[in-house]
Amino acid sequence: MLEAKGLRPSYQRLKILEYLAGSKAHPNVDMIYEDLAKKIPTISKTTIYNTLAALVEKGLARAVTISGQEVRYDFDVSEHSHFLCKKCGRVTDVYGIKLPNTKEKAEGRVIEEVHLYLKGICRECLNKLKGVQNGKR
Amino acid sequence: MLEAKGLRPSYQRLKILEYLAGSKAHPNVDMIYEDLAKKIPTISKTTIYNTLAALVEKGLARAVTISGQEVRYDFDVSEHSHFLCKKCGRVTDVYGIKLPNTKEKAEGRVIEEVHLYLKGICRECLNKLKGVQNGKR
DNA sequence: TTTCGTGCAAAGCATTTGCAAGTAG
DNA sequence: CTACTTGCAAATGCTTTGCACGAAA
Repeated sequence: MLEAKGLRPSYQRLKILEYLAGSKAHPNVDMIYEDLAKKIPTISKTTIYNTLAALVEKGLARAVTISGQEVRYDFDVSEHSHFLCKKCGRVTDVYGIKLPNTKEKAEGRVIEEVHLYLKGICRECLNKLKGVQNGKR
Repeated sequence: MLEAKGLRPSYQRLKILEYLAGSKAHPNVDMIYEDLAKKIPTISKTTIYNTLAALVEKGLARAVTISGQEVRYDFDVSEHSHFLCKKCGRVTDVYGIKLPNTKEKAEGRVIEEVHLYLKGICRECLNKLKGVQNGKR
């Protein structure tokens, strides 16, 4: 995959790509760093930043800026939406929502990316809230 | 407006709300600070952060996290989309795109916000690029 | 040998926090 | 009097930059 995009398949890049491909948590740089550092103690955040930027530029990953505080990364570049839980901060995929046609309203702009971001409370956090309420009674 | 939401209409808050209402640039905190500081030399960024957070919480403004680097603010809380030009960084409104129905896919989540973010190159930047190309010939 | 990739350290910004002084109800 | 608001200064956290060393083509 990397070679097809003109990127040298270095050990670090392979591990970062592999990590991203195996995660559904939409990790940020720090999560990737913390986990990979266990196996590769010499890895640096700079390399992770460099690699992720290259992956996004080459279309091998997507940057998800839903939280506004940090960039999260997604290996799945197919059409789908993202949900951010305001309570626990988790970002999850939402499949099956048809993105609207934006070309009609482009008005001379070139639209390269379309992101549908949903924010609210996830099911797990809702269940916890219910539990707390019941406990109070 | 402020009083209706339980916020004291202080001079700073009024000016910030007024500024936001009169701007279509989707300003970030720094833009608001730089402009307001000309008239109100004592205003602080802390107050702007505080006020914007209160406005968003009370539904008098929207936070636009399209760039992933900074939060931009929009006085228009009606349903519309946003476009970020990757070239010049400007954020513009896009009206008329019908947001997809997300309730069907909520799967137990409570969805409180729906944001459609478009990224690409704006018309102005495209025109500049054309100009450069023609100049080369 | 020239370009590319890595990683340390420092710098850069946006944002948050602690806190003291001022203001309004 | 009491709660809210302001704003300075410091701290935090994510990301970028400068740079030197090492590795690959």
